[in-house]
Amino acid sequence: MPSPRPPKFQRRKADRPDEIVAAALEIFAEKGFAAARLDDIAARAGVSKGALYLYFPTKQDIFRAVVEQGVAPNLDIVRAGLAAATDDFANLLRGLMKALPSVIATTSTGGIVKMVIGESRNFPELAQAWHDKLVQPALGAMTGAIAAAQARGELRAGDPRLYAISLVAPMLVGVIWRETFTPVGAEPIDIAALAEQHVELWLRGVLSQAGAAA
Amino acid sequence: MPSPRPPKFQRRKADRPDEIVAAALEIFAEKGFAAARLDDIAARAGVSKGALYLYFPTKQDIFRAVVEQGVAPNLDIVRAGLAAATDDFANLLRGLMKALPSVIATTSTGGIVKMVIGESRNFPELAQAWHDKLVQPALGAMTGAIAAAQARGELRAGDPRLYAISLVAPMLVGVIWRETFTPVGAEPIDIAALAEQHVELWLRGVLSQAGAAA
DNA sequence: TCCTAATAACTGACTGGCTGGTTATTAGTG
DNA sequence: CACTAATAACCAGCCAGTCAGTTATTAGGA
Repeated sequence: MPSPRPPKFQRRKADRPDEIVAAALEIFAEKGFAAARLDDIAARAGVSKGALYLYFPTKQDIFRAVVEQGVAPNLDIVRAGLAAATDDFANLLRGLMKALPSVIATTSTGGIVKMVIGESRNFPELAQAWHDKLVQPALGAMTGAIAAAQARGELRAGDPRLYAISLVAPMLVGVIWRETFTPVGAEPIDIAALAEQHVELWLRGVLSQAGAAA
Repeated sequence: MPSPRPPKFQRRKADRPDEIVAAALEIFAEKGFAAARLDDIAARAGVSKGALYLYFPTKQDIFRAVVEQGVAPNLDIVRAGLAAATDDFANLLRGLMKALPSVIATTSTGGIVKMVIGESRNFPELAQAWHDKLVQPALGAMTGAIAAAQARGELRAGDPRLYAISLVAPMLVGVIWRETFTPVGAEPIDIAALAEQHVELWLRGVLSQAGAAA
């Protein structure tokens, strides 16, 4: 009785690119661009190395695709946050910061952030894409919202862009910490707790007397 | 007329290691570990590739030396800061934060930070060394100082470690920004201004009423 | 429904170039 | 002259990228 030999591979043209990009994201996030081998990516994607070249002309193009795919969902989150920007500022912020940690936990933001930072010299275009498409719009929107709240008298005077940086920096550091130091035995940072405590700290530091009373 | 041909090389055994490490720091900071070629390092150090191996047995050892040389001065700064920790907390902090930006500007902290983050998976020992020798002591000292100030009633309640992170994160982000986004045309962050504004924000957010009155 | 031919997704062995590391040789120094 | 820092040519291994061949899949004919 001839046992029905399972097929050596299956043709799934439509699914391959996404699978490859997903695999590449993991490998790149682990090793960085240069140290990542195409054989590793292919293996994790359950495909041969040759197959990669059916979908992407070069290693750099895979990298590009990974970063772009990493930008998109974050961009949506930013847009969604902006759409709700009519609320009063303090509560808007509390809501935003409450949502953020779960987003960070579920997506692979951390690995991508590490990649963008680590490979920025070798791929300036990617750092630029990230800045232009994601960082600058997000930071700009936050800066604008802060400036508006200052104009309304809710927040005290000061450079709104620097206030925005003061606000988001700890979350970014939390992500980097998780990727860099926690794996080598450092005490983890509870990003949710950090977010909550930091927002209150920030509000106390930036609200004007009028705003604080509200 | 015999033109006085300059010597092909000079023997300067004592100076070479430092020159090599300095060159390696620049190259590693630019390209990351894997993408950095030994020929580049040798060329920048004004030396042949073979000469590298007179002083360091392997590429990783050069990397190690670079990181260690990068740790030492920062560690001294932290220690010096701690020695003065008898002052009252708010002013201690203001002084510390005033000193920090120039330190960041003069040393090549930025490149090293980028390196440690980018290569942490491939060289966990280095991330660990940085954490154990520099980050953890610094953060721990800061946490301790905050906890002490809380005990004295100067600062309000809250997780002192998270407060410490809230305090230093923006400076770290400033450094990363300078290394990652400024080179691709992003608007620079004025780290000194950020430090000053952020410390005041932080103090308003963390000082207790009693502390604020002082 | 079964068989066959045509198509194209996929494989995996191969290669060319690059780079970490070695070593025979040269040349500065005392 | 003896010694050794430093060189530069060299080697070995690794990996991105290639391609000739293999196999799943589909279309069409009987």
